[in-house]
Amino acid sequence: MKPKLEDVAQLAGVSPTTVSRVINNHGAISAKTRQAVQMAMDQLHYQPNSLARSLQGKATKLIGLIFYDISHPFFAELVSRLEGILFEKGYKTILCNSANNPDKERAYLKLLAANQVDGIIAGAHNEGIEEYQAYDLPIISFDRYLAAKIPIVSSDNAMGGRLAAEKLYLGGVRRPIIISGVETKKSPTNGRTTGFQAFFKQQAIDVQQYVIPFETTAQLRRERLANLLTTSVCDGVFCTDDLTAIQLHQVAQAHGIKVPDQLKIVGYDGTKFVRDYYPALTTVVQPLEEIANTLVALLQERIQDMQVPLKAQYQLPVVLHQGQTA
Amino acid sequence: MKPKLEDVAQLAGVSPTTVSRVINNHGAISAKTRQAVQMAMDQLHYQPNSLARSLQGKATKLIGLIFYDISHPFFAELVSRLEGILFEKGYKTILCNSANNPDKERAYLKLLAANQVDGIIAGAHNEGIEEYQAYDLPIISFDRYLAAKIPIVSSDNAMGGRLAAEKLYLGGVRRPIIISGVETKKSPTNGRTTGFQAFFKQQAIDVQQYVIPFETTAQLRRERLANLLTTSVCDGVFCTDDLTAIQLHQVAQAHGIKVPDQLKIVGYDGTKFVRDYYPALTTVVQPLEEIANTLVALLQERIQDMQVPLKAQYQLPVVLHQGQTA
DNA sequence: TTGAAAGCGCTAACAC
DNA sequence: GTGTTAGCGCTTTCAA
Repeated sequence: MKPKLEDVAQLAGVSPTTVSRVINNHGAISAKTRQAVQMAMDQLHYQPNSLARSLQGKATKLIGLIFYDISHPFFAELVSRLEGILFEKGYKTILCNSANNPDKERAYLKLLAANQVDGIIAGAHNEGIEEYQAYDLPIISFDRYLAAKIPIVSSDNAMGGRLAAEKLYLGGVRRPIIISGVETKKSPTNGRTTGFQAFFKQQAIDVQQYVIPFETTAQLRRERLANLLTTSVCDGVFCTDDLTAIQLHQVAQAHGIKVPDQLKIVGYDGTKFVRDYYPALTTVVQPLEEIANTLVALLQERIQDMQVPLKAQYQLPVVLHQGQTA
Repeated sequence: MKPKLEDVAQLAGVSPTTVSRVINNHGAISAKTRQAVQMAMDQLHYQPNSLARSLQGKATKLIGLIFYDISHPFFAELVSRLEGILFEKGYKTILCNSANNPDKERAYLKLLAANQVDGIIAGAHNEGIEEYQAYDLPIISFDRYLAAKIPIVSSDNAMGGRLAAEKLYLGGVRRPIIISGVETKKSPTNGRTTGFQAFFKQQAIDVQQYVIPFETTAQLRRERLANLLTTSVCDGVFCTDDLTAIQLHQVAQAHGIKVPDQLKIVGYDGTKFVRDYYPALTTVVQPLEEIANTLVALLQERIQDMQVPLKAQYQLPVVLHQGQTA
């Protein structure tokens, strides 16, 4: 079996307390004893049991990450960055894909609480998970409204919408379309739409809105986009996520529509992946590094002091990546 | 503070043991008591503390996943699938990106052991992490050689290489190139190269091999590919991963090279993502679902019985996805 | 500077 | 059916 504190103590000829002291660097220990203990630990390949340690009320150094699905490149990059930052700070990451499954999300929330995680960062898509308030845990949200007292970090969605609108308008677009996911009442992402529409309203131009649910399969989405292109008169489209924008670009090309001459396209997200492998796409770039840093920083504040006052919203600036689609 | 077993017991007017019994459905309990306990639990929003439970030697239901980086679409999809399967089986997933950082990988291994994970699934790229043998933990590897007794699950790399070669040869390729990552001695992925070369050898055709390290940045890789295209005479390329293949395709197009007429390209991996968003790419598809299922199934066997005899290798069949690049 | 003893929240004999 | 008791591996008073 794995060696325990007592085994080390015995080998070093001291009490368990003393061993615990050198591990935690607690109190005063003679250099001699310290060394003896160190040797015993090395010899036994001793590994303190985090479980036992956390049972005394010590932090578990476990953080739960609840997002839609990391097979989506945006969340893959966000989660990857979060994992990196958390690791640096001594935290372990529990990965929770919530998909479109509220039950799974609830189950995970329960599991995380049962496992005494120190905190949670969540940005899932399911609506009406009341449990977020119930557990008295440090939680920070990304780009979603979860509950009254949970701070939201997001990119400046409204500014992003506006940037997209400006880009299209200055490129000559006068019959704009926006393709978004389903918009729910308190969702911060609605800003992308409102920002976009607000700009065109100033120019006295109407914006048509098409809704394609986020979780729509790629194939179905492709069909809907093809349908849209053949039935609508438009010269510019703002897709509120890059994957839709990429598909639209492909569908347009397949239909012999010249991009950006006949049709301009702007996306949203601008992950490193898309910029690397689909650089042609003009898109609004979310500052993922800053977002990840902010999420972790706020979470740490909350962990340190559950009562610390935090703003309800933290909006981080976006920029436009100039590709060849607009 | 959070309610504990004893609080529930008190409220229900029974002993802690009894509460524990109804939670674990252990032994015989009168319907009346069970109900009383249930009510008390509900009333207190009681959540058993997994830490305390696991301290008795119970499983933690924690699994560590160590891979290169989930911001790479292949690992994103694999990890996403693993997470899904593990969740179904009641496991929580600890995410560990090892990047190209052996120290991080070692640190994670240590952390996972300290946290008493039930098992580990690893497929990182770092060489010479001896620790994998040291910890006496259930471990299954994906597509990498980790240590003598750790089973490896992988796609049938040699067959994949062969399929790619056949495809190119039948398409008329007579001056083939293979672009792979750095090949280390015991790596299963070498099979892609050997399978590819073996086929062409039968046709008495030489294969040129180019090596581009897996972790090369997208930009640098692009430059190297451009360089390759301008300096080599070739009519067909097998890239041992899709991202390289996609870049090569883009670079070729930028150079006015007609694909597949003048140059044929076959990739490797065939994730859902690539098939959805870059369907033009002809590529060897790894059976990710089967791989994920196998990894978890084997791990469970090992967890149940550390001594269970497992094969050293499990190779899963690949298929060719027909795109327009070959 | 060190040790003995109590206890974190839970489960598992062993009684009754 | 139910309760008592003794730990799981560690940290932390409190004494010495």
